[in-house]
Amino acid sequence: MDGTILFHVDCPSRLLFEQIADKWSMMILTVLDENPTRFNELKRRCEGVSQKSLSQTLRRLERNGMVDRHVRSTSPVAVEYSLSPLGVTLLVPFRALYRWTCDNMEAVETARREFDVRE
Amino acid sequence: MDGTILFHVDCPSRLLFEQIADKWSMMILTVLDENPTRFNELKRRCEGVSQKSLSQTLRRLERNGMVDRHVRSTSPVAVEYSLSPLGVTLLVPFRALYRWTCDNMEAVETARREFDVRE
DNA sequence: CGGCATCCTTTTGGATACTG
DNA sequence: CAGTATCCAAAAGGATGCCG
Repeated sequence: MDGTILFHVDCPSRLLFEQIADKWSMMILTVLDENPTRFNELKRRCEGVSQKSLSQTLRRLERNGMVDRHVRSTSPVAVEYSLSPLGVTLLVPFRALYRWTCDNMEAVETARREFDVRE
Repeated sequence: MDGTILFHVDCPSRLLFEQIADKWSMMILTVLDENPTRFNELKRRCEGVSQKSLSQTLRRLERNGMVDRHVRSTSPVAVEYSLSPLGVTLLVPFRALYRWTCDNMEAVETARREFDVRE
């Protein structure tokens, strides 16, 4: 009678989703999709991100194989981040989600107003 | 020379993305896609969610127009949640993301192992 | 059954200072 | 420039008790 879906705590898709569905990952990957970008430039483009959050998120993205980190041994050092091949594939569903938010922004705002009136 | 993308703090897609990219929304919507589901049944299917987090997330999903809440005045009360038409459209990009996590789980785990060895 | 209110712990994140 | 380390404030989240 009822459905059968159960999201177990060890469900692999859950573990992975929790790695990518954060506030900054999609933004960072989208910026990197345009150009390989250096740390501080990335920080400027993702307005509001702190240095700490940015470096943490970049580290996680790198660890998960979505971003490549390239160090140029100039002086001072230049560190360039770029999309890995895996990161490129992730951008496909991300873009679909991004487009959904753009397409449905108004519908959501209308729903919010109606909800707030009901309360 | 550089790219031109800038994610402003007021960027509407950011504001909306932060509403849907949380730990539970995708799971809840996926369960509801199978059947309209009652609160405690939903809680059982999304293993690990607390009552507090579930009710908060459901409230937000309802406010954003993605979920409908229907109260049956039996005794005790039965509250049934279901996907709204808007929620149905959101599931499309969500499913693409879900599929990506399933398809690329192993690639990510390999990348992690390699990263951890490098450190 | 489906919550809300409260308390309390844990996590997150910002600010600052420091380093190669 | 590109971080790391530390400290502290803010927010999220679990546990519990209560209610219609």
